[in-house]
Amino acid sequence: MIKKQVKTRNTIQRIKIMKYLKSVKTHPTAEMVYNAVVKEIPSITLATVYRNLHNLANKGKILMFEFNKEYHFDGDTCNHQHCICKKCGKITDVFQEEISKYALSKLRADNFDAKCVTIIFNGFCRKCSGV
Amino acid sequence: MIKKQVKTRNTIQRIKIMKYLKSVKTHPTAEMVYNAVVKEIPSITLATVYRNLHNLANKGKILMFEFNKEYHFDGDTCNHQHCICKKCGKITDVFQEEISKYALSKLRADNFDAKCVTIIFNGFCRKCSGV
DNA sequence: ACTTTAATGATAATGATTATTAATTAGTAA
DNA sequence: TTACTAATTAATAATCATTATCATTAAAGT
Ligand SMILES: [Mn+2]
Ligand SMILES: [Mn+2]
Ligand SMILES: [Zn+2]
Ligand SMILES: [Zn+2]
Repeated sequence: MIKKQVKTRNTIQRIKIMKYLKSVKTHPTAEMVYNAVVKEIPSITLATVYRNLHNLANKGKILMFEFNKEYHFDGDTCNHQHCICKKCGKITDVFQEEISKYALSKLRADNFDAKCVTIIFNGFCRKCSGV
Repeated sequence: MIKKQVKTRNTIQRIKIMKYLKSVKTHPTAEMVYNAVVKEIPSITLATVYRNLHNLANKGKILMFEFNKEYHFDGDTCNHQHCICKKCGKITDVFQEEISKYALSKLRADNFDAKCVTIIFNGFCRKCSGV
């Protein structure tokens, strides 16, 4: 029988990772986070970064989504949406709560208890749509 | 300089893969597609299945999305949305075009030319929400 | 200071996907 | 029908993001 962990610790690793995510407006991969944090904690490993990112995501402190076979993390947990360029992969934020609200309120799915919506606009960023 | 391929061939492998995806209402992974198709074409390999799935997705004949570190494929290219259970991972369809329409019409993102929206409802399926 | 156990660092392992390449074959034109 | 060309295949090796393992370290409560 496995007893689920209840206490978490505020290690400097976790704190730095969190701080970094809160400081940027991008949606970095685990490796990108590692590259930023390793400058402050040279001994940190990629595995530790992964461990903490999952930890934070499970606790709802950060967001996590998959794109191009990689996890991307988001320090902003406010209700918002994303645009992803089909060509260059650039990810940008959209803050239009009404869109998510509408989707959730209109959904009629008897056999599903929806907690939130993930909304991703697929298309082309300014730079790529000009080509 | 690489010249992009212009002609595609209707191999029995591609045809069977397509037929299979059109015949189911699930959202199988490449391996699941392989397991189904290999019954009819014993010599087919997983790599061929991957190649064709990407091919079909690029041509817009099928949909493709990532979930749990795996690609999932959808033979139904109609405008529709999905529900994914956070616990068991079950994926189900929602056919409410108005939700996607609303999202696309309301989006105001100057630097982005949106072509379509991916809408995923996250929550719990009947079976898992009862627990 | 002492204890408990979550977390780390180092490293090996995993597994889905992709790359390579010689052989095959769909599509087309003679 | 036959021949030609390039797309596609089967077999296989390689890639690489992510996880697992485990001995050691260090939060946090007493
Ligand atoms: Mn964001
Ligand atoms: Mn579907
Ligand atoms: Zn772009
Ligand atoms: Zn479920």
